[in-house]
Amino acid sequence: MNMMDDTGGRETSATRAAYLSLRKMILVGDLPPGQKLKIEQLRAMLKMGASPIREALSLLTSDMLVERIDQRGFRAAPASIANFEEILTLRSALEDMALRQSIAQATSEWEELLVLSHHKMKRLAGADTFEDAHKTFHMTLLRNAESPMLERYCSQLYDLNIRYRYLAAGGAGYQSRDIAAEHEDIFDAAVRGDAESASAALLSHYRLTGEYLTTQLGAL
Amino acid sequence: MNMMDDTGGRETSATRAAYLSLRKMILVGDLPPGQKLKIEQLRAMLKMGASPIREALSLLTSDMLVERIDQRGFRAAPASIANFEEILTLRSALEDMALRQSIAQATSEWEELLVLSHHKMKRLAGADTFEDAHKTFHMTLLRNAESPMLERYCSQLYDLNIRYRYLAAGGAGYQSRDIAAEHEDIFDAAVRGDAESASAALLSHYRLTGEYLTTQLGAL
DNA sequence: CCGCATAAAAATATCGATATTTATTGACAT
DNA sequence: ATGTCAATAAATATCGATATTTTTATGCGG
Repeated sequence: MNMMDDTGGRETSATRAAYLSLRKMILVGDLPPGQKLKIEQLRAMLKMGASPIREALSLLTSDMLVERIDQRGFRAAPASIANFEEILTLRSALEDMALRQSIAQATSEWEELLVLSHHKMKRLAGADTFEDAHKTFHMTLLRNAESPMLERYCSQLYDLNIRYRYLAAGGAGYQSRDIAAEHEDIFDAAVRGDAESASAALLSHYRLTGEYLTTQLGAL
Repeated sequence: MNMMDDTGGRETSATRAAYLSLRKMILVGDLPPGQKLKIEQLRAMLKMGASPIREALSLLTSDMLVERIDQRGFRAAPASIANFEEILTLRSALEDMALRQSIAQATSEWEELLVLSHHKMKRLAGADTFEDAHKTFHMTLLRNAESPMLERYCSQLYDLNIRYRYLAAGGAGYQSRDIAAEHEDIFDAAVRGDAESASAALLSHYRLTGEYLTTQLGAL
């Protein structure tokens, strides 16, 4: 009874399916910060046994999206302004490092990837797949650093950051500034090979987003 | 049949016990890089069911000590010179950041912790508990940055680094330079509040260790 | 002798059932 | 009321047994 091996929308293992679902739910706030994640409850929700769920939760620990307390189960990672600012600081430092390295080792291949990802992001403005394209663009900027661990950290921090975006946006997702122009600045400087400007533009991009979000985060 | 609640050498849950055992085994090289970690095999070795082992392995993923490939099990993280150098670079950057922040926010409380941890480390030179004291000293240097995530990253990188130390030391653990003096330099500058010197001493400490290890790592 | 399909073996992933532990409730004495 | 203790309920952690998948071994034309 082969399940028609769908290479497209596959859910190979139950663990992976649970991992992806839970991750998304935590990122977008369906599972709010600090919430207890009871196995039974999730078991019912995801229609699978306890094992894959426990395993998925354990894996989500890596991403700092889930906390595990021995003998006391799992909970969605807590959120706070201090934590948000920590993420912002670390992200700025690490992405700065990665971006400079990327540019220092620039190749035409990489430039092409960059052009492509930037184009796709622009084209998807407004679409619900924009978020993915946006992350891809940012990660492409860093990918050329050829530093897998650094890349992983940055990816992690990116996700943690957009989590706060969802938390802040009680609905109002619009911002007054021109995000597209900011991306353009980073992009232009990067393909131009101007590390200094690219880094400055990137950091300013993050600082602005950070300030905006901080004001929105009255709660917590 | 209460197991006399040993607050000292407790092994609360099987998962935790497995986590600690496996972690240690990977760090010291009992489970060499790239080695397939078969559940049955570990199950026999640790005398417990498969569930806690799987969970421990999933948790070790966070520490980048274990890799998980969907449907294909777990393996000890691979090792390479490139990876070692990446660790060194990241570690230098992150610890530099943390140390400067620590010093910038210095309190007498922190200084006392520093004095204490430094003293303990010196006293334990040669003992088998030295490694722990050494890590405590280094982490105490950074703890005052009050940045949990940064601390976590540094701790991770520290562990990954000493793993390479074990890998390099086919037995010859001795080095010609005066490690104690290097620690003294870092320590002195830190309590003096001299961030510039402290950072320089720390980075030099890592650079030297790095160079030493790189030469030793002919294999891989 | 070399692929290539296929059968057999091994290992992973997952389930359902329990044992253990933690959290909750309610009675009782202070 | 309040704090303690036992009894109960709930949840976690763990086991042993299968189903699934991957890997290894086997045999058979080309």
